[in-house]
Amino acid sequence: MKKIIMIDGNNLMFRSYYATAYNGNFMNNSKGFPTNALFGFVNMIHKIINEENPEYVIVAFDKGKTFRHQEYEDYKGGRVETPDELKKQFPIAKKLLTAMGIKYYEIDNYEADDIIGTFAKFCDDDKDFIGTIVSSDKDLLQLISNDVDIKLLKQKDYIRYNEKNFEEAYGIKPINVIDLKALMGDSSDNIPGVKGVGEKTALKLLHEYKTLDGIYENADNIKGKLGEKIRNDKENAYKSYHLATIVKNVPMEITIEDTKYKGENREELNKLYEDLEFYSFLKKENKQEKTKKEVKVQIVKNIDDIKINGDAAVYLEILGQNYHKSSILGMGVYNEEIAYFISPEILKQNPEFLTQNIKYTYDLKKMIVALKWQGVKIDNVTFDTMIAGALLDYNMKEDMAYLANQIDYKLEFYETIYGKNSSLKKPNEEIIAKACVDRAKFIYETKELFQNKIKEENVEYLFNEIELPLATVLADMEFTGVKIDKQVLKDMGEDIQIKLELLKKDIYNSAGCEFNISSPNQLSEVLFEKLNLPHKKKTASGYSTAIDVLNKLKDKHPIINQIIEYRKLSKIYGTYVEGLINTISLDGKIHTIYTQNLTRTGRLSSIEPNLQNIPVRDDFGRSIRKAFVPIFDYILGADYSQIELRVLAHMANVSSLKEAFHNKLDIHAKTASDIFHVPLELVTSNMRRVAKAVNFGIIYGISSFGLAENVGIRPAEAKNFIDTYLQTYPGIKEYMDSSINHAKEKGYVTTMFNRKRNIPELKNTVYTIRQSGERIALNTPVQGTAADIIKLAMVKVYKAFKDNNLKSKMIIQVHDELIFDIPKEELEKVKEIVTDIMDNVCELSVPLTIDINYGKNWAEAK
DNA sequence: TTAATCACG
DNA sequence: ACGTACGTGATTAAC
Repeated sequence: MKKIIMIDGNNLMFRSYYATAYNGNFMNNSKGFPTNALFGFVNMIHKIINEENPEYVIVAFDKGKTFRHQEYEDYKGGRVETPDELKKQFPIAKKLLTAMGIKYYEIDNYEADDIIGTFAKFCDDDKDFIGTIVSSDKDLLQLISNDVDIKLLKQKDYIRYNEKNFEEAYGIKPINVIDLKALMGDSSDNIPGVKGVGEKTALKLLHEYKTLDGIYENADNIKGKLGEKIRNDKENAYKSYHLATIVKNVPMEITIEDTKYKGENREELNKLYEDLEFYSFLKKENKQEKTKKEVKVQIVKNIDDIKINGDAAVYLEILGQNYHKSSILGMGVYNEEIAYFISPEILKQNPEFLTQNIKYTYDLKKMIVALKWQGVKIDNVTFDTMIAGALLDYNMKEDMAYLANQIDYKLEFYETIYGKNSSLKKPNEEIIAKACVDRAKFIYETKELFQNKIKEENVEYLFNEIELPLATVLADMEFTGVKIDKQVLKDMGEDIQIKLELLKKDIYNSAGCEFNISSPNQLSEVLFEKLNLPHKKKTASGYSTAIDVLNKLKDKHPIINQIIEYRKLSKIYGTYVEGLINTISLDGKIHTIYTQNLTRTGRLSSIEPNLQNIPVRDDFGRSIRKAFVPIFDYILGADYSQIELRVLAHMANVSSLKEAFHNKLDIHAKTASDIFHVPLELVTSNMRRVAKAVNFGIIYGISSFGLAENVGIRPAEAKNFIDTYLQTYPGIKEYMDSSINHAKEKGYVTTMFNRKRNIPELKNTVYTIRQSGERIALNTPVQGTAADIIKLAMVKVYKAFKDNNLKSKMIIQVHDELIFDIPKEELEKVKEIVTDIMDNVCELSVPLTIDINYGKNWAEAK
């Protein structure tokens, strides 16, 4: 007896695709080619071959419109067009099958089902052959016979149906699946069936009358509404019967011997896997070699026993995520010759031992800082996988296992080894050692792959001249920290607490009851139900009490201003007085952590605490900055003036805007003069305010509604401003249109320095998400280029300070400004260096300029 | 853990 | 007819 496996290729591909593409964000290889369906497809084929060990295999695909379309124009109508990302993967699937030694078949005007039907019939007729069908499509159940069974795929596993257990499960014969479908229809294929009859009713009818013919012979005896429905839809039922019937005599240009399973052509297959970056499948081939060289972790007993030849990957593990505070668990060192684990105690024996060889890391900044707290130095790092991954727009996490899994490299997750962040546990040394070495090994083994991608994507400059050196710069800033005058915060805190107590009483009086003012829930109840104030905006759970709503209600009730004041003060108290005090280290400083590889635009972010959102717009809040004091004499701040608008003027090449910047005009006033058609001298502060909002709107990807909301005008009015703006600067409109077109074509956008951001949102089926994708496409090159520029400036300033032997320290970055801690004797030199570097950091067709100020604390550096 | 709010560029 | 600016992080309440 010979066995043939009949696989529904279309079905497998669709399943794999939609299993991972639901959020519009799916697997691509580094060239941006979608691979998600193929990955699942290959996995399934492997599994089938392993489980069935077949002699004969055929994979069937759909081709062209079928005869069903010709006979019934609505067939499969209403079905969403196959996404391009999936379509593209089909030809590769066929190549993969050929390389696997598996025959596939497709023929014009027939569906995969029909091809399988024809092979199934062959099994029925030929006494030597039996068959197994693999699909998740229940239509195929009609092909079950004495010689044919089916593996009906479910979400995780499958159910195997043969003649016997099918009849037990459904109470009908497999062939009557056609009758079943004729009655119940199929919404996904747009087969009508009988209106109002679903699976339950259809089965009941078939149990009684056996077939569709049987039902219609007795149609007059069926009572009530059901009988009516059946009699009314007779034509549709028979049409559906016809459509649901799988053809069993497809013209075959191949013979059964063609479907013999030949086994893999390993060379061809490897080529394809490499292209697709399916490294786990590749490894299987090389497994024997690899397993021979199984990693034997050597736990170092004395630091001077370490002998490293050539480059090595190093990985430092800490318990927790804040490397200023968390304890070091140890370090893995790996290359072809060595696999060391070094405990924290041993590490300190020779603080210079990491300054010799060339090293590769994952999260260089973390290593530098964590080691520096222990007095250990590291340099000569030429490659960092975390930075590389971020530049290649992988989905990055602190834990490298996430990156590893994206390129299909199995690595234990941090959480699995050490537990959740809220309850970390230190495992025994062997486990730590293995984990550290595994991670170092990952860095080492994938270095070349990532390096090649960096080259391919043309982000070498960004990598080598900006991000990698920046890690050292940021490490220095974080480690240096910012000195805090705790007393300033404490005094403010006491003051605020008193004010809050008073306000609380006032609010309770105004409300006529006591409630938790900090609870939006309770507040909205008081405002909109008890006091009956008009509600404006809704949130998911009720009426919004956000600031813009409150502002509109200011005149309606005295409680509103009290609440606004209460909110402001409690925010300052909670986040910036209490919050900041809690983050001051024993050395009297705040050591933030800049996340270098998190944002999608290339900006930094700052955590624990966030030093990039210290109050400044409001005078009272601003006084928090008085607590940020120098270690030396002055705090000096240097901020770029309108960097994003300048970048936009440059990238969009808008001559009138560029000219305005060359002439050092107040750009918002200039815009106001243009959109209000008044001379520059007659621009009022209100006109300027609106113009400023328009300028921001342009950077964010404008909509009249958004602008209206922001400025407090009617959308029609806002639309008018935008139209006038775009007429005044036609270059902007052209630039916006072409940016969006390019982004849609390529699926990504880039900054001036070639930082890339994929935007899968542009292809999402949901309109609002696509719209948001367009705004992202407009904003990211501008925001990202500005981020690239200041990062480069930071690298250059750091180097210049070093070259000039300055004691001054760069301590904070807030997107377009740099904050320094300087001794007074270096004031002039620092001003000169910083101004020179920031102004001339790169060549644009508009000038870059900075404002520079200093004082005894951060509040005074304005 | 998630939603709402508000601090920043 | 729909829903609507870009990028972040911390705190609080409420599940």
